[in-house]
Amino acid sequence: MGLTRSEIFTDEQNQLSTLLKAIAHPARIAILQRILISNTCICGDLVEELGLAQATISQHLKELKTAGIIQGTIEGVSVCYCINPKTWKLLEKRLGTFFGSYKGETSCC
Amino acid sequence: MGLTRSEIFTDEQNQLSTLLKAIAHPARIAILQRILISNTCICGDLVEELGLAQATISQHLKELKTAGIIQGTIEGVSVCYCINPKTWKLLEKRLGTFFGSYKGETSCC
DNA sequence: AATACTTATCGTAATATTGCGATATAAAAT
DNA sequence: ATTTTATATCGCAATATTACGATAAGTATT
Repeated sequence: MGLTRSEIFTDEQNQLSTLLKAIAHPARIAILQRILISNTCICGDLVEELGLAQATISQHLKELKTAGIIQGTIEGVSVCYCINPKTWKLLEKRLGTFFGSYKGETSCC
Repeated sequence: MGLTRSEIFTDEQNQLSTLLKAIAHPARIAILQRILISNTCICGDLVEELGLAQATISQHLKELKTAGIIQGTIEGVSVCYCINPKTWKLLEKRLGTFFGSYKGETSCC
């Protein structure tokens, strides 16, 4: 026990939940919002602006990167992060389908 | 440590992450998809269809309910669950804004 | 009232997440 | 080559999540 039983769900359900889990943390939402504003973002800026330890920020960035939501390029001594367009659009589309399939409040309990 | 530092984030960031966390599990995605299809859903059906123990399904339903994503009404001996329209639309809108604020792949790293 | 049926809650074990100090790694500047 | 600067990784403690058996609680039927 204590382990999500992924094998009983579809690949789509597992994928969607993995992507959502990567975003479902206030620090990671803040990081993404910061990237979305300036299109690009250097790790050090986040450490200053968010008020979390450098190790913590680095860990959150890694999670977003592992999930494929952002990508990082080494730029001299620092690392430049930005949105991974492919995953971003995929997730946007999946969520659109998911939320859009709600038929409204008819015959609800 | 080991505790999310909510106090350093905005209410919006905390709220969004809470809602996303509620959805970010394959079982809960499956539950929501099932509700979305038939507009309504009885707990017992989920137990049969998903292949998780009754206690586990009940716990997932509680999490979705606590987050305000679904609502349940007692219907005789069983409980009828459906989408909470208000939260659903709020989350849909917030996610739309979030994902829509991506400006595209220009000058990415 | 006793039984059947459905859902919720409790308790618990296994695993995952969060945060951070310390330290490693790697490139740039001196 | 040494020092500075920026990021990643390790190790750990605190907390959270996941799953489920057992059992409680509540309604319906007999």
